Amino acid sequence: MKKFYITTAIDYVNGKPHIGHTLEKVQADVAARYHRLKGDDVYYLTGTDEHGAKIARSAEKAGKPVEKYAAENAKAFQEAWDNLNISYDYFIRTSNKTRHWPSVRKVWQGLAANDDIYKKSYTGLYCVGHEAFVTKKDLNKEGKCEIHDAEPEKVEEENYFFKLSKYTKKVEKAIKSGEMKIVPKSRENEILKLAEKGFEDVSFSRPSKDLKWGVPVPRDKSQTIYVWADALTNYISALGWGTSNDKKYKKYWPADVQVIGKDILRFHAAIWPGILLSLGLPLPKKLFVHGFINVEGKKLSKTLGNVIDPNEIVEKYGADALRYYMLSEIQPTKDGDFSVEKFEARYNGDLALGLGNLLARITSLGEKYLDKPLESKLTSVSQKELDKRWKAYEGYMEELQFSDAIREVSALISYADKRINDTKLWVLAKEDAGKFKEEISDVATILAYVAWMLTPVIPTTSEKVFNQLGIKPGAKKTWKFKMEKGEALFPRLE
RNA sequence: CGCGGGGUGGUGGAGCAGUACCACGCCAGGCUCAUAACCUGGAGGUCGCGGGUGCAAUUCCCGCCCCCGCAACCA
Repeated sequence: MKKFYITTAIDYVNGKPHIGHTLEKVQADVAARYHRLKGDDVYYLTGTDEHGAKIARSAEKAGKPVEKYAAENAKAFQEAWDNLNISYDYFIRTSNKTRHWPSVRKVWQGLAANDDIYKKSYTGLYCVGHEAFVTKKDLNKEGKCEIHDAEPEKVEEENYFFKLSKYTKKVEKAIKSGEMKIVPKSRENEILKLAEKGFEDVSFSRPSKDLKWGVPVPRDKSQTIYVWADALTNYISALGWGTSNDKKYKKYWPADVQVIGKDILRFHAAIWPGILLSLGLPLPKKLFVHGFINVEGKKLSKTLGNVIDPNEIVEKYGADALRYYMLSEIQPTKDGDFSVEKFEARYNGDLALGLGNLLARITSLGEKYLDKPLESKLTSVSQKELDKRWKAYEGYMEELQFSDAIREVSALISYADKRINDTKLWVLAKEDAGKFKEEISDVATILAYVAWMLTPVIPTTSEKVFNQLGIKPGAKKTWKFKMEKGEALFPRLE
């Protein structure tokens, strides 16, 4: 059995999940479900990134102990994914002292043992209002902090650094050789360009006085491990790397696909492989980089107030509808747009009137005119059409090109609709029982395959389709249809 | 002169040298099994702007304009 390990980025719990977070989880979920259907041994990891001064500050503002604050938000993420039917196998939390922390310490020790950690003073711009370092981005034209309208002070402090520069060439080679693929190509170029200039060493710790909420540096309590060695380690800590129980690590690592957003590409394509190389561990096989979701053409922003809660969408339209939108409307590696108008257009066009209506057409005829179970059988033209679409679909799924894969399925739905029109199935039902059975079996079989192909995308709906056709899920050569027209899969929205 | 990505009919996308394609929307016709659904046909684009190379450019090259992203935590 082939193993398939897929991860998403872990979400920072400094807020609640929004519509943008869902894209990545849904993408990874479809890949995971697709591979499970293929019979692969799949492990799908997601979780939350919970440490950092920002969280500590937010918790303080909320008047809650930081552990509690982080736990509450982590729960909100986990619940959102449960509502969306995300089939993760484990939900890792970086605050988990038994599952996560031991691996983080082990990573640190490994890097240190390899002489890749050194102490250096770091000079940064410190904003008193923020009580934290700020970047150029946070400053306005006069060099003042945008929020506090105060000039930041230059502050020097001692940090541990990781010798990432040492690994530039190796990472570059791994990318060029295809050992670690970066999809899409444009993102790969971005990193290769960066590698040409050489990666810079990165700060790997903060003084504990500034960063209390995190994993302490081994043998130096005055420093706390900074986000990189902490958060990135989740991908192997969840598998038990560095502990006595590392069976999962041995089985699943390296990751087959790591799904990330374009904003964290550099961390995953430079720092992460740097860490792994230093530890002598294999690199992930593929980094899949998705874009961002805009709402009504605008960036998500709290001040604009266009942040959408995925739970609301799920509650109103169902998890499958949102999953379907994210996968069909959004080009997987590009920025996409979410709007209620577009969402409802997709819903009506593809789900209600495409898939739903086809099912209704077939089952209503089947229920009325078939007196006993009907063997599935494809006409040779339909078999040819199916083979063609199936092959294209598989190719796209393997490459995580979800919207293209779904387009192939839509084509099959159109094909079946056309077939019903061309053969005048409703006339055959009354005038030619033999021919009718042949033709309804043909289109029902196509629909069964459609449902099968859509199982990773809209699992609940596919199950309903199978139920109404009166068959068990699976890509078999033959089924016995016992059709029963049920409720509309997706009631048309007005 | 920082670096990278992008600008294709109303909308979202594909194409990347040889009469510009797909989906949705819109208009007309057909059909009536179906969630007023389904099928067919049609209208609609000087492919951001200017220049260059080619027999031929949306597709290659140069310049410009506009959007978006980018190394200390923003998915």
